Amino acid sequence: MFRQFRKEVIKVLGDYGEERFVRESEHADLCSTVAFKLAKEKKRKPSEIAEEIISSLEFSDVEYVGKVEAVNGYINFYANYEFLEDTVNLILDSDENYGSFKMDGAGNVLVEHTSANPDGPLHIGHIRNSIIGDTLARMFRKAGYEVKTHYYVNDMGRQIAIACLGYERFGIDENKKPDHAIVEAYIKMNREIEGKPELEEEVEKLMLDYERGEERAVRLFREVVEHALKGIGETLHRLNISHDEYVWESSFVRNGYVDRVIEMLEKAGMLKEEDGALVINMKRFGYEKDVVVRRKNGTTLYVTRDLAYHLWKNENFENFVNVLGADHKLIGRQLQDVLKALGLKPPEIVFFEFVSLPEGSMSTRKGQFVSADELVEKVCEEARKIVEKREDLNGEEKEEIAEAVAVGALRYDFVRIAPEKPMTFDWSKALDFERQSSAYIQYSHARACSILRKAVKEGMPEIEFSAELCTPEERKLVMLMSKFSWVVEKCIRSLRPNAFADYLMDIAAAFNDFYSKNPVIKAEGEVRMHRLAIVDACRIVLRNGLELLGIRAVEKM
RNA sequence: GGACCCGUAGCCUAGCAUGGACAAGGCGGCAGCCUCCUAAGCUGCAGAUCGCGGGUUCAAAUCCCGCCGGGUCCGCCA
Repeated sequence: MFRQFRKEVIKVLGDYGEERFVRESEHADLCSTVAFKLAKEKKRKPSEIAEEIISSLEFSDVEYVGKVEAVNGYINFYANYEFLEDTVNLILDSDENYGSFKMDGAGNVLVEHTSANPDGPLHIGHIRNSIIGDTLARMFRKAGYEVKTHYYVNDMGRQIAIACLGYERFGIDENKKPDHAIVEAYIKMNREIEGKPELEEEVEKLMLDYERGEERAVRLFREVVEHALKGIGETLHRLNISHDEYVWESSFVRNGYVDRVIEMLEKAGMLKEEDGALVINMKRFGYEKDVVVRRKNGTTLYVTRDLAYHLWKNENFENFVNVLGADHKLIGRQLQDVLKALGLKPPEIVFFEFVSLPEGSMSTRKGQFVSADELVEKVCEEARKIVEKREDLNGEEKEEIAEAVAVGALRYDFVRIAPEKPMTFDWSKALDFERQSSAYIQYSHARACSILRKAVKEGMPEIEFSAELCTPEERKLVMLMSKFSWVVEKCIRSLRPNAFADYLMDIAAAFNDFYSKNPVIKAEGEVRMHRLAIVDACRIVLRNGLELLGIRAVEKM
């Protein structure tokens, strides 16, 4: 709805309706700063120009633009009663579909995220990737895109070869979750290898065998990778994250895409030979060093397979977005430049900065990490302690709520931080469920449900929103709720989902403010009907918003 | 050495794309609110040289240059 209001404001402004001057404001529903720009050209006061523009506005074709006023050079726009009424009614009518819209140019999109090496469990750094990626995928769907998600499995890495040797040599603990069992073998093998060139050679040979498709290697790799992925999948599932497909890196060696991409590079004249290896000349793109795509022994490299993967993406999708750690910045940009030079579409990449521990950075190889499983379990325990105090809930409900609150807290803590911001993991913050946490939003939703339950108990309530009855808190809440799709659109355009986390928090806060000042059940007549409509609308918005963040909206807590 | 990212109250963060109305929240601190729709809540108070220095502009947290601090990357690894 807000998107429409904004379009109307731009229309009303006519020749002065340049998008970039129309913005949100604390002082009005929308404002334009165009008078400031014109003031310079015309050498006159912004306030005078603003007044003049207002008197020239044409309101014939618009439904929702109400009051307009000039204040200190700003042109302030307010939505009218009809807008508020249509917003609330649209929310109530569209229910679970509220917030869905068709973004300009929405087509299909492939979101590749997580893609952690299958040599052990996901840790809190990987989770940041998963949460950003999964949330973006949900947002694309909300914006009318057809979305597929991929987990790109790096099954050809040295790490995996080491894990395989460890698996073969030491076996694994079958009682443990499979990813945790694999990482034990991996860490042990890493220690074993240190300073032993003969073992190094064995690793090299195993990798070579795997690339060549030799039976023993293929079987071993598959076993280890599938084991690890099974555990990783379970972790993701608990976080409400799933992938449509796990795409194995090695498949591009076997299906010919690697050969095809090398051929394309060759034809484009981008390759040269150096000591028997094939190399892309990167100096022309401004890079210091070149990129090897085929070793002298004929085997390929990570970047070669990634190029092949993106050739495949070009053939199957209109848009593709990758979520990658900041350590991939250089290689990611090189990939984009090479693809462009080949006339292919490069992926859009969301880079996120690292999550470190107070004691330093994490390392799977050294076993220095906080696993996602451990994190969820601890947060869940903490949530149980609080839920335990509730007397009106049974055991099953309590467990369900604790799980929803824990997963929510986790997802929210990661998604609310802008991707480019480095994070230091802090247990005390992870275990805090007050304010600025998803529990606050879930609580607000549960309160809305509770008010409605009570109203139903007292007899089937009639609900009807009347804009002219709105108190300031109510108007503010409705305006906020109208912005749902607008905020989603902003997040997609910038590929940064954090703005939505803030937005939903604002709604929850506005709802709390509303019901603490405006009694609902105790109100009578049309005021009661009006407030019940707001509560129900807010319940829907909070639930849909939480869903968009992959967080369960529980009805009691 | 080169490249990229981050630096906003004691602490964590939003705002930076498109410069504009008093820099917005939360945690922690202090003072209040449960005979009243769930206190995982609400209200109020205190707390900021927006890392530092220049520049552009009528106007800079936001743009440009330099510096400082933290992180990351610069393999015939992935």
